[in-house]
Amino acid sequence: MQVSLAETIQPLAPDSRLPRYQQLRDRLAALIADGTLRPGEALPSETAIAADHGLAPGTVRKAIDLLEQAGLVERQQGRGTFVRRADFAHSLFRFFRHTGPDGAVLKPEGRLLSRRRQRAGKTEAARLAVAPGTELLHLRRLRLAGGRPLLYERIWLEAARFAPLAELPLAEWDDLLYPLYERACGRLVARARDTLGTARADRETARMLGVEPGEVVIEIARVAFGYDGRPLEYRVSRGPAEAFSYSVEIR
Amino acid sequence: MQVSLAETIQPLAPDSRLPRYQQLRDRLAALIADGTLRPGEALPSETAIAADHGLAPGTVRKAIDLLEQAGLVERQQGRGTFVRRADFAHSLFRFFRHTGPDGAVLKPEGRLLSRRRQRAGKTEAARLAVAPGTELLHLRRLRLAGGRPLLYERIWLEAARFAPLAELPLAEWDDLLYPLYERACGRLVARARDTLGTARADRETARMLGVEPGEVVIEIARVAFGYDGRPLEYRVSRGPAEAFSYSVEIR
DNA sequence: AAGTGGTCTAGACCACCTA
DNA sequence: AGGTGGTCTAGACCACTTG
Repeated sequence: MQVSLAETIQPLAPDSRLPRYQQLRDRLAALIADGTLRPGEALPSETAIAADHGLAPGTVRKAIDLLEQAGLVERQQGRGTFVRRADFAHSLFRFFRHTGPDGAVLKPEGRLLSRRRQRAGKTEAARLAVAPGTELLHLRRLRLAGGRPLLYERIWLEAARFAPLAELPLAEWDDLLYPLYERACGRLVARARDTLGTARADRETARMLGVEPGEVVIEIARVAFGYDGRPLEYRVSRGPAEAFSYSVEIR
Repeated sequence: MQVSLAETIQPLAPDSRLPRYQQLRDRLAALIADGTLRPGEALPSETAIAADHGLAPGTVRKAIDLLEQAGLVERQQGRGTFVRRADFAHSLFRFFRHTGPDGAVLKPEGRLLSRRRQRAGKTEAARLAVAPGTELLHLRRLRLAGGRPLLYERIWLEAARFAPLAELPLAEWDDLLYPLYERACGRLVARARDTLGTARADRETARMLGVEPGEVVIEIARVAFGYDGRPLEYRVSRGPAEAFSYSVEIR
């Protein structure tokens, strides 16, 4: 009795010390994280959620406000609230100038250079939060804009979670990897953290990017995370210094 | 009659088509912009604002939510809501590693190298939104962390708005400029936009930063804006490429 | 026409800070 | 003790999208 009553009155309770709108936010975020609510899918209406949980509409509204601010959902007036699909299409290119002389945005391309299995070293293991020695899939890739090489990328994935990629025919590789991760492996990227720095071009990087060996290049180390918050991909991208350009707003 | 009635019922009305909470936000933002409410000062309480404007407390609350999200005010439970003072103390250093071998944050220093009057060229005029030829104050400055040069800066200010700086004894120049702008000239910086890129070190830059001439350095072009949205300062800072490090969260 | 999110009201009570 | 912001309720009406 006690249990069902508690569920009727307050079916949230991951941490009852928190305000109810935060409990509801966490509950909805968990549904998104575990795939119960998939990207593009609609949440129940605010009134429906309110009725289900015995909350006032205003409380539900505030919970969804937070999800929207966190970038997990998107409201559309008159239609509903939808789980947001992260769009990383040009996320690395945004660090570099990639417009032609006429100002038009150049079409980005992605070419897979190599694919092989590899055991995780210390760095990759730390970034992917796996044990050193774990079997990984290692990709090398060149990204171009308007035919000019803009990024030389090395990518590490946990082999067990991306098994289909090891066999995928080269013809089926796309210009963009994240849609491929979803299509072939059901792995969704929710967010990523990019760390910018510089490096000296080794012989291979220099050849790929068309710069002098030893020259300074921009290096972007990225860890991409799934909706469950676990690292999915570790990627190190390098691009020519003179194409680098990035703006930040400071408050 | 019509006018006073309208003022009683709806004393906001910068644009009556907008929701009331947005009108109220704009009204409060204007009070901050024109200095009626100074940084550190408290806003009237939410209930007082509601009573003054004939609004429900919830509507006032939403307006202040927006101001808080925009970074203009800061709420403190039990105390009140205060106009936020932007803190740029380490804002440029955050693009560079500046911790010692033990991980301790190194004390930043600022040294004024030169100060002179100059007429605005095309670039400075565009960035500061003044006419070319306008008289400017030009500063050159070196910033150090733990005694190592980290940034060589060139700064342009509209002379008419920063007159006291032209005469200020060198002994009174601080490590940080923005507090000085406020103290000496009453000019407050509200936000800034930094654009990162690279450049080749000319002889002077190379000597200042201790790198080879022709070497790639990181260049940060900043325009700082006042609370009224007008540009206050244009600044170009250069730092050694190998100390560059910056993280961004992507969604 | 029906359903959705968007705006707005008018309260109640709580948690926190200051004095 | 009194005032502040923080949470929550229970509605009303509007604007927009879709069938």
